[in-house]
Amino acid sequence: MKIYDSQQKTKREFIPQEKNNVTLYVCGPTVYDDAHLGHAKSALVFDLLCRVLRANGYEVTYARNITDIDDKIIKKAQQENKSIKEITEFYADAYNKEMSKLGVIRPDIEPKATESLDAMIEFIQKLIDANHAYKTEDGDVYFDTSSDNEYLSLSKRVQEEDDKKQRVESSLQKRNSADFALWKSVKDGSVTFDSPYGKGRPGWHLECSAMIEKHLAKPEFKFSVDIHGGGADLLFPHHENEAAQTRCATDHTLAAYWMHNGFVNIDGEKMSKSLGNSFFLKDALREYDGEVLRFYLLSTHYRSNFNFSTVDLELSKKRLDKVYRLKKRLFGLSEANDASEFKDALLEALSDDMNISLALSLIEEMISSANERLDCAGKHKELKKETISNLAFIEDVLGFGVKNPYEYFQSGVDAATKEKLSELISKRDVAKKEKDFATSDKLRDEILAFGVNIMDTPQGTFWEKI
RNA sequence: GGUGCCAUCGCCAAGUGGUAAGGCCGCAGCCUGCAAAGCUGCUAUCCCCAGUUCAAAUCUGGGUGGCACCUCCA
Repeated sequence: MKIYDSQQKTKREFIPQEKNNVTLYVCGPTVYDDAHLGHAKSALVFDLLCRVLRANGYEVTYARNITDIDDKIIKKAQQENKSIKEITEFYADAYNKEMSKLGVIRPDIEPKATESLDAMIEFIQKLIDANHAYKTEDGDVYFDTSSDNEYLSLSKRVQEEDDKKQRVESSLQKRNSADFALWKSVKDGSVTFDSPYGKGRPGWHLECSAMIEKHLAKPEFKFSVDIHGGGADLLFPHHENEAAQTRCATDHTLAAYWMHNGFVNIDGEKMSKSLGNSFFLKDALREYDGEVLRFYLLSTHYRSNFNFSTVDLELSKKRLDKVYRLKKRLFGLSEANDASEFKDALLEALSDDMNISLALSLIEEMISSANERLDCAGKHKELKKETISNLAFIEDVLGFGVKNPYEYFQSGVDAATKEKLSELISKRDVAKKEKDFATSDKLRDEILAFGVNIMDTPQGTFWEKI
């Protein structure tokens, strides 16, 4: 397996520290609002990574945190006159429900900041003891970036002197402009936690380092985790700061491989509330099947920026439909689990830094070839077995085609409509048998008026929602 | 301003030194009572210029255009 490491800026062979076990940590959401397409993209990318690693025979321990301490959460709670807990639980639950509609497998560990305060305070103390952090008169604790000679080695950023001066002047208590808060003193009595440094709240960067050390790191290894992932925007400062903290507080280097997913843009622009073009996942899920969104968001390489458009989303639906039509064609037949050239090729493509485009082209070639051979007369027992097995592999590794094909094509249609459609189709069948094509065409128009397509097959007439 | 990424058919998008995957759309055909679905065939020399090489979309240099990050952010 090959992975592009965003620290070394190169694609390299993935070798976990422990022969068959892989630890993966991904920065999850801050739960103060509904998840947007960007959150979905990130969750999907690392879900795919996890599946591909597992398909390669690795045991993966996958952790994704939930940030439930944050100024934005407090603000939201005040706005809605609710408790912090109500807000964080509501949005964490919504996040998980929506991700599950996208076929995202739950991580093995989902640590929360509120449950990791002890670990964070312990972490701060280690940094203070090692002279990598300092307290200020205000009661804040900052990480001293000048004490870490490897600071900025992850993002390869160059610090500007002018900028440095300016910042220092504006914040007299910070020793260096780049120093970031490990503990923020809060005196307004809003939401605070106790610490040896007084009441306050932990800094955002701290939680990931502390939780990784607590849940995933093993003393015998050099790196705390094999792979650390997150959105491209997190590279700096979030991941840079995490890496610095861990380097200075523990015997570990934070991650052996860093992976960053590209951004979701809308109409070529970054999604943001101020631009008014945020696209919430819950809105997209009202219009489209979760699996279509999964296919769409995964259909371009994870490192590329992704430009959302409904035209392309429709295209993804068509592509996924093809998987389901083949599945429908073979529906009810029992599944085998044999090796095939197709499976090997698919896994190889995905194992090359998740080359999804190549993987999808292999799938589409497999579908065409299977359909072509099934079109020819014959029993095709072996072919059917192999094709079903191939489809099952696609379900496992990519999470495409996991539903019952009939339900997939008919989702969002109520029972009464279904009954009506089946009635019309029966009538049309009778008309067709009697070669009364005027009536059968009229009935077809009535059927199409429900927003569905119909297709006549040797097994009978089926309809699909458009 | 600093740092980095990108530019391949009408659209989406692989390939990164050996002569352009795949999908959508379009056209022609098979199948069909007609459709739909499915299948077959057709459709690009890779932003521009110069260079390296037996060989470049792929490497180097220079343009042009687009994007991202620079301490809120997936």
